[in-house]
Amino acid sequence: MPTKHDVERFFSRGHRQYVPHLSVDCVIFGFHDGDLKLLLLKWKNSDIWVLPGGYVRWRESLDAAAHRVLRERTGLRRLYLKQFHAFGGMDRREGDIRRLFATLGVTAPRTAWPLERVVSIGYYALVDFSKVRPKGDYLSDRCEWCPIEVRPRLAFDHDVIATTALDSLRESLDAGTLEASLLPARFTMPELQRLHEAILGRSLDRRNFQKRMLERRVVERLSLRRAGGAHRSPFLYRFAASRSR
Amino acid sequence: MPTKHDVERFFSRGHRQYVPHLSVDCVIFGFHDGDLKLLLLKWKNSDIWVLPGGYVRWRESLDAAAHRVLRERTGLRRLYLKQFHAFGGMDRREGDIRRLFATLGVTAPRTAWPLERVVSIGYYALVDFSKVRPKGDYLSDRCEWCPIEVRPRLAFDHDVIATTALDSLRESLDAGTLEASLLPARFTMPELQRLHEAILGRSLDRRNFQKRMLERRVVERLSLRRAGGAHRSPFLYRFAASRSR
DNA sequence: CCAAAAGTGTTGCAATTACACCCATGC
DNA sequence: GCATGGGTGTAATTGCAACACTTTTGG
Repeated sequence: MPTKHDVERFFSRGHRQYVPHLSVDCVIFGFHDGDLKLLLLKWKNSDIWVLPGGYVRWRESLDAAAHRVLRERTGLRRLYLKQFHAFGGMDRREGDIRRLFATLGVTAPRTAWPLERVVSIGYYALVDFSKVRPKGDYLSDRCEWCPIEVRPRLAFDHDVIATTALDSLRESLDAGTLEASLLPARFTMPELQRLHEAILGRSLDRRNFQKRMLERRVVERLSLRRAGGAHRSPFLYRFAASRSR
Repeated sequence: MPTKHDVERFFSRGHRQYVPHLSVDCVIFGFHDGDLKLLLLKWKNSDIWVLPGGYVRWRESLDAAAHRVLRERTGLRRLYLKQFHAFGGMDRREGDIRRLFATLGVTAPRTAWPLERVVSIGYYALVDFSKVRPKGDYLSDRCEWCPIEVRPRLAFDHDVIATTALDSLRESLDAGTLEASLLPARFTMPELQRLHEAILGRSLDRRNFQKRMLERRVVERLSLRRAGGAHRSPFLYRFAASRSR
């Protein structure tokens, strides 16, 4: 548990550990129950939700910082991670950041480094929902998956960041290897289809979808079926190691 | 002309004007003589070439900083500008930056702010070659267009930045309005085609290209022809105000 | 036996590709 | 008049979208 002293120390000493004026924010996508979800944090003693993020250490690349944030929040070391945009407006934080720290009982000194202008590098990550163990940081009391359609309003410009991330994800969807990170090793064709539909935000034709996935060797069918469902047992598939297109 | 004193002042006082650890680098594309070109700077007293770039002022968004850099180097106020990637490795500058300042006769103090870690936000710009009046900054003695295929080696990680910019440009080529920024108000169909070929790095079928451009209403034909060429006079075209696709 | 989900094949359209001929101009 | 580049049309192919029937399973 962070004490008031910890937070005050962060204000006074944090710039020795972190590059000031710079942060990474991570839009973490998961897929469960047919819905695309985001991993969000709720700040302590408030209803303020934010994207997981963090500062960049002095001897750490941007990518490494994003990986570290991801690891801290999800427990995962390897995942699909992509930088998609830098957010560098001037009025992105000033107002909110004081409120946030006020809820912790800390009045930020006027000259504190986190109150100054910050440019945030946006990353989005695709993770296997079932492998993630959400874990908040010391400023948050909740760390949860929220369906992307019905998520809480986010602080700062984090709604813009999340929306931009989804747009970026949509654009690079048909590249191929991408969805592998959002699903477990074995999955059914309808599951894969619903993932695509969740990302694209529209429904697809079942038959054409299956045909494309198989013709392009995106996935390989296993000789197993998933039993236990209410209807005909679907085949299981896995992503192909190498593909033609 | 900058004096040694100016540069020393920049080292000691620059952080009052600029956000430290942050810069913008601009990959400026122009099109002339059938070649895609980059606007590059050569540092004084050296053979070191770099991309035009600059620091970000305290009360200036990233986009505004990039626009300012573009205006300073090209004289243009309105142009196509797009942020495409943030470069945040740790070893991007340290070695080179000391050499660069050494050529100016300035030995950088160990603790100078420009020697610390810098994250650079990459922008690419598309400009009308004929309207640009290249103008170097006070650290450079040349500011020139270089064909993208035969350009000098660039310092820092600027070759990576330039290559990434071209990749990004290629991806968003067929969006449409983009090429308008690289050509004068009136142009011929072969000129437009060669621009596309220069961006894509491959040749296109003349007939199919013309068909697409006209069918999709990307361009409008004017009732003028360009005389003076050695062969049949080609029609002139302009970009259509609004297009179907 | 039937509702609901999963698997498969066919057909048509639209967009892209490939390709051949005519026209204008300067030398 | 001929070489060179500019303008136009047509056939073939490919990729995608629309669509109907059969199979399996639990209740």
